[in-house]
Amino acid sequence: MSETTDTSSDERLTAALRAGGHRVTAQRLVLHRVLQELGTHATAEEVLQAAAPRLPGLSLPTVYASLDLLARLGVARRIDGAGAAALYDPRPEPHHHFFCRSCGRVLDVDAELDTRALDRAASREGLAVDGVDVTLRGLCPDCA
Amino acid sequence: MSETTDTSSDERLTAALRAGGHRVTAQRLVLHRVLQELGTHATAEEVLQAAAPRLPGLSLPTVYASLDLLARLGVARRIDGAGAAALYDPRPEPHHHFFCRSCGRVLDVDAELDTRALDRAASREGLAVDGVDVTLRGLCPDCA
DNA sequence: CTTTTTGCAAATGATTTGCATTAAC
DNA sequence: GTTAATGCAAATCATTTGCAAAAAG
Repeated sequence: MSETTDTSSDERLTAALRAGGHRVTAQRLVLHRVLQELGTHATAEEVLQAAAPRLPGLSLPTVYASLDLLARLGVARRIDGAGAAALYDPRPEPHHHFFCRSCGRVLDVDAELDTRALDRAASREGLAVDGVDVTLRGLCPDCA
Repeated sequence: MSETTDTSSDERLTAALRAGGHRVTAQRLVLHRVLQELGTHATAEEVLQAAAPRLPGLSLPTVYASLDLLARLGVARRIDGAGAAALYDPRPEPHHHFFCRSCGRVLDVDAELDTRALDRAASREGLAVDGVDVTLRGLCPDCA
């Protein structure tokens, strides 16, 4: 069952890569898996550490390039603005993020957001919107 | 009338500074005015250029410290994630931002957003939210 | 007079780039 | 075979820090 899941995840990525004219490399496959297995937001550095045993010689530039590509393909997300380093998020489905002002932790917030007023305002201005990021800031339970 | 406006803006900042136990300095007053006069989002570097004639010897670290303080006081906002450099926004009232993926431009989007579902989800998790940033991404009219 | 703020120079640290090598196709 | 992807080292560049001098209260 977990094998089935992993396999189909690989297949989805492979298909997305091919569809975009990109090559299917071990780095891209493994980095994708590692990010999924970490299960939460991680920096490029953290993904590098976690993937290194499975990809000897792996370099940070490759991690950045690969994770950014995964984000462009829609199988991961990149989160900016939480501290100095960017975070990569294994969950591509729409959800929101809470940044704790005190400890820096980033938490997922699942909520349906009614963006109709936003969409209306955007199209009124002639903007072609292809993504909305919602970031909450404040104190997490541990810091409050 | 414009004098009245400028004066009251200075007074609001002065009051906010005093209330927070901060000192009222020429740099803080002028940088606030300059950002207001620019009227749109500007980088620290751009604010430095615009303020330099009025504050000889002004340095970039002071610009960062002052603008970040203005943001903390709620008389300006800091926008991260739009390109490499942070932007400072003279409008403190709630509004949203659109980042053009192609030209990098940042546009204001004014719309009422119903954040009740978001607030509910946040309080369910015990999160004390004190700010929500909404970022739209896509193509602006010129780039579409 | 005491403490914060400033300016300068230097450090920091994340991300990117150039280029030769390797691997996909 | 051709072309894109990788690894390495070095560059880039926004932002921060340490510290002595200046200014605010």
